[in-house]
Amino acid sequence: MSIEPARRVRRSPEAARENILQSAERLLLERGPQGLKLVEVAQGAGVSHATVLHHFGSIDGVQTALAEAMIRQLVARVLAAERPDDPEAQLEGVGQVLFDAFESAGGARLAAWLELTGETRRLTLVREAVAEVISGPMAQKGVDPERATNLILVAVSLAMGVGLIGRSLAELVGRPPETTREAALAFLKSGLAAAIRV
Amino acid sequence: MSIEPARRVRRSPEAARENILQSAERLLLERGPQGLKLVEVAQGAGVSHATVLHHFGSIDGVQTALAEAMIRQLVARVLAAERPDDPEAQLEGVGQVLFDAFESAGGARLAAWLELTGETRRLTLVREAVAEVISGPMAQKGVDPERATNLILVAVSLAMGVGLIGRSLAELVGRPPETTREAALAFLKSGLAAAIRV
DNA sequence: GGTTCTATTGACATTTTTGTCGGTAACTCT
DNA sequence: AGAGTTACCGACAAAAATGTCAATAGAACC
Repeated sequence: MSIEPARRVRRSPEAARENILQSAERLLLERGPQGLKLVEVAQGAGVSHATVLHHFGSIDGVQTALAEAMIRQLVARVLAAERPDDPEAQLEGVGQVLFDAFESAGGARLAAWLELTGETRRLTLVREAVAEVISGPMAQKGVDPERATNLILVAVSLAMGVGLIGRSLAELVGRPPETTREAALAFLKSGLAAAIRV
Repeated sequence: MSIEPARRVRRSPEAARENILQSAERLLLERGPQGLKLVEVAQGAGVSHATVLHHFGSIDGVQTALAEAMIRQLVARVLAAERPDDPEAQLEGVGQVLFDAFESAGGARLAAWLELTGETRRLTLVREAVAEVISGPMAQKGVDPERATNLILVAVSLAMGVGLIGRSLAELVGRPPETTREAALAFLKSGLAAAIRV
């Protein structure tokens, strides 16, 4: 009975990186930044930790790449929301998508993580996304850029807060977890409507 | 020339813990959760790492104690805002204080940290604070508890978001860092006024 | 002064985490 | 089939981080 060396899976470099990053993301969302250990990431991806190093150089490399990928994902998701529908529906839609993006995809935890680790400097993607929204759907509705920017800042911050602590906050005061999100959405909607109408 | 053993500082247990926790808080705010290492905490406090262990048992002990202390601080700060002044001023005041608490004292980073590490279960303090606000100033203004709770959920979430990413978000779109905070404050104020008036 | 208590510490031990290196195996191309 | 490329892995090395322990030294009290 000789010991069979396990059959290797050989991926393309891109696929390998992708696979590893998925594992890393899972870990980040489940256990937080502390849980982002080399061996665990490797285990979750079904590879040896040496392989992770081969593709990313170091654990910091993994973190950076992960942040990059998640930001890209988040921005794309939000931008996908701008469709030239009727204003009301779109208003609602933007709110929905924004909250979704920050909650379900772990966007809030990502942002928090970035902020906590001080990686917030080089977020060109985000800047571009904001610019796009301001010059796109907002301007189209006749909102002046100054005000539009402010609205976006508030909306994103709110989405961030809700996505991060909304659920546990609601549970903390004995309400169903979606309560915060719903309340915030209503609040945001009426506020936006008021701000645009003026 | 014999080597003098450095003179020891002997503190009371409480003072020693306090001293260490201050160092830990500084580190948490400056470098994030990753930077909370035993030796660094000790160094910052001017003691040996063995001393830290003597007082807190383990690094987790430090984290738990730190979280506890910071939460206590945050809640106290917010609750200090409920004074029976005139409604308008108080409205403004509560917003101010809420945002202050979450921004300056690192409350947002604390909350984010707690959330990321999944320590959100046993936050009795927060629950009690919310209950106090609901049955206190809110009820006094005739806001029904259901609505009051929702408002608080939204306000806290917003404060959280602003405190965490407000500054860098504003800078990201080329505005002065306080922009987000000011916009959010205005937004919150008008929203609150509207909600209460109805 | 002497005694007691314990906060403090340096030195050591253990565990965890990260990184290195030579060889192996999967895939492509000829 | 043979050769070249390189993703992959096991084993080892190094570093970092946490934890243990016996001895020391402040401070209070007698």
